[in-house]
Amino acid sequence: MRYWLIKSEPKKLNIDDLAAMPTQTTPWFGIRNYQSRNFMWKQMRVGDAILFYHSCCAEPGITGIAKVSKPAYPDATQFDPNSRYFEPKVNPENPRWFNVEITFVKKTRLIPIKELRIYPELCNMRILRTGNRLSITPVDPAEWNYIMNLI
DNA sequence: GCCAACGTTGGC
DNA sequence: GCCAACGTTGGC
Repeated sequence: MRYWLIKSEPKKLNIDDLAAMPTQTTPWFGIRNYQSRNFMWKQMRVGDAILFYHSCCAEPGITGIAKVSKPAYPDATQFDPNSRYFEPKVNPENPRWFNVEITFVKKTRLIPIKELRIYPELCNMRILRTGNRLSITPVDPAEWNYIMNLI
């Protein structure tokens, strides 16, 4: 089993929105970055654990835990002309973008990015690097365990 | 709103 | 295939 961190803008989808969904599950659609796509497509497995992170907001930080509940399949929004993620050049026989589905597990206390920066044990996390724009990043098991003890 | 980082695009 | 320009992300 692997560990991940995924960013979400709380204005678009926050941890409470996910918890309030009928099945507490959503496809993680709209990812248009090859590295993030490849993580979902090639590496994520059902049962992998996810840190749910709020970005682009007043208090960026970890706010909850989710899990991978369905393996990657073609992202439907790439074929949908009404979607902002529509990609006219992509042929349905040869999809370019994929998404897994994720399911809510629990909320945590907010662990702000400012706090994460304090701990030397977490200093290698991708999320803490300036300019890091990857919306899906692997989390080291040691980092995961450390964070579980902060909750 | 600023700015650093970096992925993507497109001309050559 | 190189690389400059451009666009986007995201913390501050």
